[in-house]
Amino acid sequence: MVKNNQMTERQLSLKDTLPSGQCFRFSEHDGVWTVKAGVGKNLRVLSVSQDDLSPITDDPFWSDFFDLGTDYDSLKAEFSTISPVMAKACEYAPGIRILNQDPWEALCSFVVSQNNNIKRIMGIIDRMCGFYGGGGFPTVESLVDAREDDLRMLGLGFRAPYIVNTARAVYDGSIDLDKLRNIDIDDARAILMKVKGIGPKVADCALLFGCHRLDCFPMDVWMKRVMAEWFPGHDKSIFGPNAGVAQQYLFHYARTSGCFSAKED
DNA sequence: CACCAGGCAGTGC
DNA sequence: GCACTGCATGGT
Repeated sequence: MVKNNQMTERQLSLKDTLPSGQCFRFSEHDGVWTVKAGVGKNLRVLSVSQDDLSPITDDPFWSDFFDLGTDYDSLKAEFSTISPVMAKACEYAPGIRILNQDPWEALCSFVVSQNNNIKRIMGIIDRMCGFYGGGGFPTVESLVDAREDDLRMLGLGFRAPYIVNTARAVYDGSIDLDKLRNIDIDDARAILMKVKGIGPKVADCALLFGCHRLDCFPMDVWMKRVMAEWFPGHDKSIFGPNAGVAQQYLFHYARTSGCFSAKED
C-alpha cells in the first residue's frame, strides 16, 4: 500500500475535474461518480469512485474521455515556472484534466452556458436530454426542428433560438465539427462565431472541451478577474501553446479556493 | 428589492 | 474599434 507522492500527483482527480465547469452531465453520491457522455443512442454511463479508477483505465473510451494519454505533469512543470500563483494553481488541484467530450455536446452545452450558472446549466441540459434525447444528449437532428416554446419550457430562455441556429449550422454543414480539430484556430473560431448565439467565449469552450484544442483560452468572468489581478498587462500568450490547460487550473483555483471571496456551488 | 451567473447581439459613438 | 444595454431564469 505504498503510494509515493509522484503517483498521487500523477493521478486523475474526479472531484477536481468533473465539477470544474467543463462538463455538465455527472453526479456524485457517497463517493461514487456517475458520468454520462455520448449523443443519442451512443449514450455511455460510467460509474466510478476515486478509490478505484479501473472503470476508466480499463476502458479505451473513458481513458480517452479523461485524457489519460496527455502528460499533465510536464505541462504543470512548465506552467509553474511562469509565476508563483500559477504554480499554486497547479498545486491546488493537480488532478485536473481537460476532458475529451463529444464536439456537438460541448458546443451545445456552452451555448446553454452563456450568462448562466453551472448548477442551472446542468438542470437545463438534463431536461433537454430527457425531452429530446431519451436520456442521451439530444442529437443535431432532434434540435434542428425543435420548437422554441419547448426549449423555453425547459428553461433556455433567450438561448432557445441560439440552440436552433447552432443545430442548423451543424446540420447543413456550415459547421463541420470534425474539421475543427485540425484547421487553423482563428478559422475554427470564425466558423463557429458566424452563428447568432455563439461568441468568442462559447467558441473557445467548444473547441477546448469538444475538439481538444488546447490552444483555446476561454475568457469568462472568472478568467477576466484572474488576468486582471494576477497577470496584469498579459494575455494568453504568456501560457504558451497549451494555454487552455493553464486556463482550467486557474479557473478552478479562482472559483473554488475562495481567493476572490468565491461563492459556493 | 438588487445583483449575479463559464455571454451575446444590437446600438450608439 | 470600444462602451453600454437588454435579455430568461433562478439563486442569494
